[in-house]
Amino acid sequence: MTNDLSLKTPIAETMLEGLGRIKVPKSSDVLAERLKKEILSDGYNPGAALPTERELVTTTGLSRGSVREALRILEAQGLVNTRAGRYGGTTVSEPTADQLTNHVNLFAKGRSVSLSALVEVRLALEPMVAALAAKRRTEEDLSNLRAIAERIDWAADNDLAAFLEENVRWHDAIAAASHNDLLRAFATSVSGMMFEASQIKEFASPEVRQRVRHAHARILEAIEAGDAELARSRVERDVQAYATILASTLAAAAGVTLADDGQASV
Amino acid sequence: MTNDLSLKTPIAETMLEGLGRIKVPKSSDVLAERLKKEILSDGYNPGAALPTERELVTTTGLSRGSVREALRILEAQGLVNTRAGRYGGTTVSEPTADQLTNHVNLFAKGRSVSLSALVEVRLALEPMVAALAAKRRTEEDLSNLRAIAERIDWAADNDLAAFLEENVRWHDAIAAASHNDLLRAFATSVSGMMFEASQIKEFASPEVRQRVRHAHARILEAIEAGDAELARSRVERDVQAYATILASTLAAAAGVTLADDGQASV
DNA sequence: TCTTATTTATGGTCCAACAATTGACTTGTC
DNA sequence: GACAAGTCAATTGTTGGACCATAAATAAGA
Repeated sequence: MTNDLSLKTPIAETMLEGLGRIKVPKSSDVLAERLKKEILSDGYNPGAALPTERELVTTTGLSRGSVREALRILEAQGLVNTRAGRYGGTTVSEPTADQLTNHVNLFAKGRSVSLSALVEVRLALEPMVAALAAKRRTEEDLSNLRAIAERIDWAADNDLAAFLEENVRWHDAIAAASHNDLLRAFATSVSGMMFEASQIKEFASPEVRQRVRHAHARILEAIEAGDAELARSRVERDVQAYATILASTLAAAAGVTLADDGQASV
Repeated sequence: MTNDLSLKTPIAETMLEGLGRIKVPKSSDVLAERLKKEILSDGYNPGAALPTERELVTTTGLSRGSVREALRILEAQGLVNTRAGRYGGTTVSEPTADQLTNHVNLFAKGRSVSLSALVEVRLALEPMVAALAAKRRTEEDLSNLRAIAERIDWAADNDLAAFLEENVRWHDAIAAASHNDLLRAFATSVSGMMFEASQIKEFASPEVRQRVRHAHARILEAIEAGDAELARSRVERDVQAYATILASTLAAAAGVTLADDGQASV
């Protein structure tokens, strides 16, 4: 740039054409990525055994530490399990709904997703969940729901903690009855976060508990009847009502608003 | 169980009262869990520095290998980043939408979620996305959408790959205009998977491309007008139509059905 | 036949050393 | 004084080797 006789500068600038920052990946990342592709593309059915750590060491030329770090990454992604002992090893596994829920929670906490945003997502998911549940519920689904409803009825007047816990189960049972795994995982994640937020506050007043029981009864009725549209509209109204009550409770408790620009977050 | 004179058996049975299988956790898992709680609970803002690996070695008493495995787990969960070199180290980070999408994809692939199930989730999410986008879109959102629509118009007759790619961008741009991070992440994940499935088949016929452009124009119109209900209903119809076309295309191509008990999966 | 001990391949953990990276610091040059 | 190049130091990245813990199959014993 200062010296026309310098040979290095012009050549360097030529080579830098369209060359962004070069990212040198870690060996463990490379191995994890390769194994992940292998697992997903080929016929690696769940339960299939991966090579042992020491085999991977010899085939990849990496150290055992790097191999193990790669396996920890895959394990955190829910792609493999490991068992110690003879005839143990690393086996392919399917990511569970719990693991997905966990990641959704991390995302929401990290982004400080507002309660109003959570309500919006719930409002998108749960009516559809209920409609599908009405269409597809089996007898087993129904008896599950009835059993939970009974426990909620009992707990509403006796055991607040149990009441809240069974409430989560209720929503998951409906989601299960939709027989759509992905929808269920989404819905359960979101309603789980909402109830977690509700639990902190002195929220479940006797009137609210009564209202919840009534809403559940009407929703179960629609699902039993197999009336998808009725189930959808009733759940929609229930979620709306829940959001309104939660909003006013929070506003009363802390001066926090749940309006469109509200700050309350999980 | 056979010998009443044996002293060991009765004692052992007493001690086994309600004792399930004991699970010995790995040290790296324990450390990862502890650090995760620390990060989430306390005021560990993104960018904050965690202790160095060697500091963790001295404070925890674990080996460096175990500490590093714990950090790989947190890294895979999107909770931290690591940088080598002096003044490098481990810093807290927020999980990105891409990482969440990745986990959603893994879950869906692992469970072999059917295309019809994907359509159901999309049918739940996208109308709500559009309604919120109509209410909240900024001028920037609108100009983004208009630019993408133009590129789609051009690519529809010239570059099929670009057409499909811009299509994904279009859906993400609407999701971005909803200004709900979680809803956006969900919607983008699902529509991404759907388009991935569409891409394999010879799907985007000229008529379909024309139809897509028309639908986009009407949806953009509703969003520009700020009419939430109109945007919702138009998107709902679009998704329905898309699902129908995709179903018949798949059926024609491979005898695969997208009916309620369809087997087609991502 | 049933229980018990042994075997052994596997993951789990630790230690010690060196390589690679990278931002701050220092020096040199004009 | 400004800019370039070189040096330094703390941190992650990677390796090799050793030993421990686990657990299923097998063999030995009662």
